Amino acid sequence: MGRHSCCVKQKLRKGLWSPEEDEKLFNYITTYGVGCWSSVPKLAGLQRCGKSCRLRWINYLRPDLKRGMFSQQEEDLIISLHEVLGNRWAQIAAQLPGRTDNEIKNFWNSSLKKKLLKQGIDPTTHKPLNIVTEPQYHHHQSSIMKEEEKTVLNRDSSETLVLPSSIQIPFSVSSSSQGSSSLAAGSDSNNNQFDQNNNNGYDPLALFESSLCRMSGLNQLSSGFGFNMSSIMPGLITNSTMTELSSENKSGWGISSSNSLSSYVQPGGCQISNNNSLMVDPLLYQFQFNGDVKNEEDYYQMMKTATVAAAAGLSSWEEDGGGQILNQSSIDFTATYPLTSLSEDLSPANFDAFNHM
DNA sequence: AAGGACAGCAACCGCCCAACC
DNA sequence: CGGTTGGGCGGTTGCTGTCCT
Repeated sequence: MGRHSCCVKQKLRKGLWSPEEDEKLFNYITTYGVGCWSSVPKLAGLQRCGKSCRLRWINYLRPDLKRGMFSQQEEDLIISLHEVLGNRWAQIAAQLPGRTDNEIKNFWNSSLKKKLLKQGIDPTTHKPLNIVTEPQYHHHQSSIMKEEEKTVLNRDSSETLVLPSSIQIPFSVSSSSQGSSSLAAGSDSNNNQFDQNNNNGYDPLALFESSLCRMSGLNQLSSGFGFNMSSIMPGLITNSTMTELSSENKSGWGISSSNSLSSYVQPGGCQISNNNSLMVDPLLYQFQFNGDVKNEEDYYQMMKTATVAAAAGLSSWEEDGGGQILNQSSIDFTATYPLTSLSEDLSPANFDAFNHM
């Protein structure tokens, strides 16, 4: 196992950085920008390896870093994201502006983990700690399901998918997600405006993408919190190319698409664009499924409904309650959300609470 | 006051992966 | 196509300050 060449050079300094070293690195990077880290020590006059410089810059010297305690909202978001992403600290950090992966990792290990344990929650699984030998029952709307009753669905693609026997969708968002990813103009049931030019909006796609990721049990996330439909329904989605047009155009928490959105392509090949060519988002097609999700079959049916509709390339439809997506670059959510059948967490009341954060 | 235990955090280590040659 | 290199990431270490006995 070869070590990095920069680490074997004995004369390089290690350990804590002195103020003088910080100054040298800061001055160099602010003057010349971030480039080849391996050449930074020599050019900046530092007896450090490039990796050490990079780390120092990213975790400490970067001017856009937020310092100080984590807010309650940040804390909630970290817990929420950890539940979805696990120990993918870099991905978690990407959703918290001004925070580094190292900082979040340390915060998790030193504080949040213990906090959850204290609350009787397993910090790894985010499920209650009480281990019992009897079957676990989870209340889910009107249905009660046995944890043990896991269903294996065989699909025509000959792939097997094991779904969780209950669908629980804990959800929390931070205020930083508001507006930052508003994909379209429109208003919600409370006439709260969200549009492409101001910061009052929120991105319903991000919300459902995240929720669906949780529901899938696969923790399958693609960049910008896109939901990789193809991983759930590979037999039905043929074009599973995720196109990232630019970092500015991705939809998702903390990634702005507000000003320059020209096209948005979902995993699965369906896209929303400004040129009216195709306006299908498979994630939104879940609205078409009005049944109660009581078990895996319902869940599977819902996903199938969403996917088939998306694959059909429909250009518009009406969601339950009157909201609709038209063949233009706006999404109008005037309807109440029919997804209460999925989880209390997605009830209209919680949507309102979310919107007023 | 001394020193042991503990918590918080900065930094390092080792591995992985992509780009390059 | 295999080796090398650099960047990125998660796990871990070890230093430092604080608390407790």
